[in-house]
Amino acid sequence: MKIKYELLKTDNNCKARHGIIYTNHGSFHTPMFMPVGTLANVKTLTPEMLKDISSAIILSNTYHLWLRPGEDIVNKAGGLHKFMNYDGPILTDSGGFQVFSLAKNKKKDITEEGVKFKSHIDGTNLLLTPEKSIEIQNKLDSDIAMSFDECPPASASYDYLKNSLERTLRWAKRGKDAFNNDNQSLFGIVQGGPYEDLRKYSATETVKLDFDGYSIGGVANDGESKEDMYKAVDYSIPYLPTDKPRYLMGVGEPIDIIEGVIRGIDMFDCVLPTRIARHGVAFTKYGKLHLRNAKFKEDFTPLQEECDCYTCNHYTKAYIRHLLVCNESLAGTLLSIHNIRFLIKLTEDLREAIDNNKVLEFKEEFIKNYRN
RNA sequence: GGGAAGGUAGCGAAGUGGUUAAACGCGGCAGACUGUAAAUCUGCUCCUUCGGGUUCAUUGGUUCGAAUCCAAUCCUUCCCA
Repeated sequence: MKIKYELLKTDNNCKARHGIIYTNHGSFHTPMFMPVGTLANVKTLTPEMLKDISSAIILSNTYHLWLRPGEDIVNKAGGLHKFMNYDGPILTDSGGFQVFSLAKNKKKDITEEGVKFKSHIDGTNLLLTPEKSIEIQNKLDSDIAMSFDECPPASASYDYLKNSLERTLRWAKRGKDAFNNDNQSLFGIVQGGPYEDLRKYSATETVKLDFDGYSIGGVANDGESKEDMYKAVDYSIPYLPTDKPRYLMGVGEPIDIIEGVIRGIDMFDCVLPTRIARHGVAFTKYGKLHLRNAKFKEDFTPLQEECDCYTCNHYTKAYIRHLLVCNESLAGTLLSIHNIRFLIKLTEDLREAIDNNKVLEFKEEFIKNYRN
């Protein structure tokens, strides 16, 4: 079956909404943060660890699984869930984001047919098309597949964005026509940079194609300002149906999740919590902590006093710093547990705030505490 | 007792007459990271009142100029007795 979105409550003072998404692998409340598991694993964590921190749905990646191990192997294994021993919902990204960063000559390599690029593993010349991306995702058998879109850089001009978004629309249609998996849902992606007319057009036309959910793409790219990111959301949301989930791709920072929720976003994904974890950084309500810093040498307190995660319940900053300094991979695991829990708890708190019409107050309170 | 090699910044290690305060690695310090080509990448790491000052075991010498050449001394490692 396709996923289903049920709206439970909207905040009276903004567009924030609390809902539930039902999938073949269980349901979860939204807004929700989704950890990223590009290569069919959330780096350094087991599925059990994810369940333990109430992680409800994870991402994986079409491009990476296409190259290794190959979608047919995943399919033979019984699909992505069985292959990676994860029985919760999985969303696969289309590979567009990867492929565009690998395409050397944007003008020449991005054609109507698809995107030409070289494999980052062995340099093989490859072509990824909307049909191919969907075919791979159908075989991976994730719960939610993403349309193959172009994710232009923040620096792209209005004219470039306009042409690019038109092509993304054509690709969305082609992908939808090629789609062939009754147990999987497909999301369309709205592009258009920070421009109101482009976002409106992209959203309206994408919705006409009738997807199971809609995402807002092209944000949080190379140095895009937060204002532009919020504009992209503001200009897209009004044209999206209220009975389908909305997903802000690639976000991210705690404050951006809050701003996204206020604007009506239901789903977020980001590599940040797991990446900065491996790099020794922890989210806290007071800001980010660089655990390698010498000042934590003798700090025998948890990352954050009130945190309910496994890491905070059992380990100190001094110990995690020690692991980091010694390059022990457990540091990445412990910090990933904490950071993902931090963002998921953030969405839990936001849902409670929505139920009480207090999302805007929640944001003010959060900003007051959060530094850097 | 005889012979050989060697002593370079916190450590390891290049350099063997001048553009060398001295490569590089480690360690240390700080930073970046937003649909993961990222357990990665970047910067700093003798002292400084930012003008400069003091360095390559120690002392003395050669030279316009030495970590680099010479002498003595003190250490270290290895080989033979």
